[in-house]
Amino acid sequence: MRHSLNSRLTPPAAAIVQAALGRLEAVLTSHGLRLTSGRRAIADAILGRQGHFVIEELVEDLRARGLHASKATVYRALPLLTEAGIVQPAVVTGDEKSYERAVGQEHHDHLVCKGCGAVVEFEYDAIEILQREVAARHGFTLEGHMLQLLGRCPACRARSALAAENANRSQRREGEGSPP
Amino acid sequence: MRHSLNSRLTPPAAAIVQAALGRLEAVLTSHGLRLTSGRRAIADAILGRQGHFVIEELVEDLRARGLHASKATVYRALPLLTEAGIVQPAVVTGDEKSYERAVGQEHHDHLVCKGCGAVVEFEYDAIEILQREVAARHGFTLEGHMLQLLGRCPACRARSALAAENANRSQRREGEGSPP
DNA sequence: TCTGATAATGAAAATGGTTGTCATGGTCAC
DNA sequence: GTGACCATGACAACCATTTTCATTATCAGA
Repeated sequence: MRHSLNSRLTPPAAAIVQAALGRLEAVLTSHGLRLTSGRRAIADAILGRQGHFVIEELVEDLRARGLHASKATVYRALPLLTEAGIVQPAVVTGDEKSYERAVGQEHHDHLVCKGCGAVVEFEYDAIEILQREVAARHGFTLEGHMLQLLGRCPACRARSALAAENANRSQRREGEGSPP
Repeated sequence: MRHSLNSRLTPPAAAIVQAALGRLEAVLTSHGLRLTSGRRAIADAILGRQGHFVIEELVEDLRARGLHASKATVYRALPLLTEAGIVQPAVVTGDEKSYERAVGQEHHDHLVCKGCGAVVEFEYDAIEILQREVAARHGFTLEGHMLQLLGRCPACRARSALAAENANRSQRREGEGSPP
């Protein structure tokens, strides 16, 4: 099990970006579509992004780069970019759907804290292997997966333990004079 | 790895239903809320359901039973019922979010075909164990997870293989007169 | 039982992410 | 150059979900 925090902090190397754009072009061609400057800009913006982002942020990012790409265009490009392995959904549980760059970093899944919403990335080959096994047993070819673990982070656990303790103490104070 | 198809076809036993309602009452009490007839009806409808369903279907179901529960009430009850372990999200990838009864059946995850949308349930203890291990290593307590495998089912694979073959054949026919 | 406080509900309106429409502009093949 | 067709932005439409608000139900205590 390795953490993939480092890879998230480095933009992908030029060769990786090139390969990604090549895949995008292939996807577009296979759909009878073209690699336009708009789509190229969206791909660049995603490849230059660090961490998770929502669509709104991506559009702002494009605007900040002086590029135009309406929200509609971004939404239209998304499935194509996903197919090309440039972007992928990150966190889908909860109310905000976020995406992340899919190249230049190890594959990973997410551990989400129900208390504070903190997201930790993890990678665990053994789980991946078992997933392939499950798919194979059902005659499926595995093309992807979505795994999110929901729990409580150490900080939130400590916080609620403290709250419980305080509650106990004030209860004891209330019940003063009538000890067991 | 066991399939849980059988359990999906049987309504939960009375004792299990009772326990579920008890948990619901506990959840409600802890939130300072009450177990009303409306909430009870929604819980009953879910407990009587087989397989996956969308909210719309649940509301129709209630209406068919002669019970009233507006969509708003159902949506308001959903998080409480989830906390009580009566209902849980089933399939979240794709465009339709579906739910399923959470009691009276083995825990399971879903394998979804990208081609035809077919959903197969599977259960695999080893994956569950590894998930707990991952959470523990990060100091999290695991409270749930969402695992969906995306792939292509045997039927869809066969279909696209056939399509590819046909495409090849007509291409050969086009190129007639210039064999290798 | 009455009464006040608070929760529950339905209907309708609001919200907000996503998708569709349409007119315009760009690009490619011939 | 011209016709066919893809791409785009602006804006409308959609639709699941949430919120609002007025009304009703329920509980606790007097």
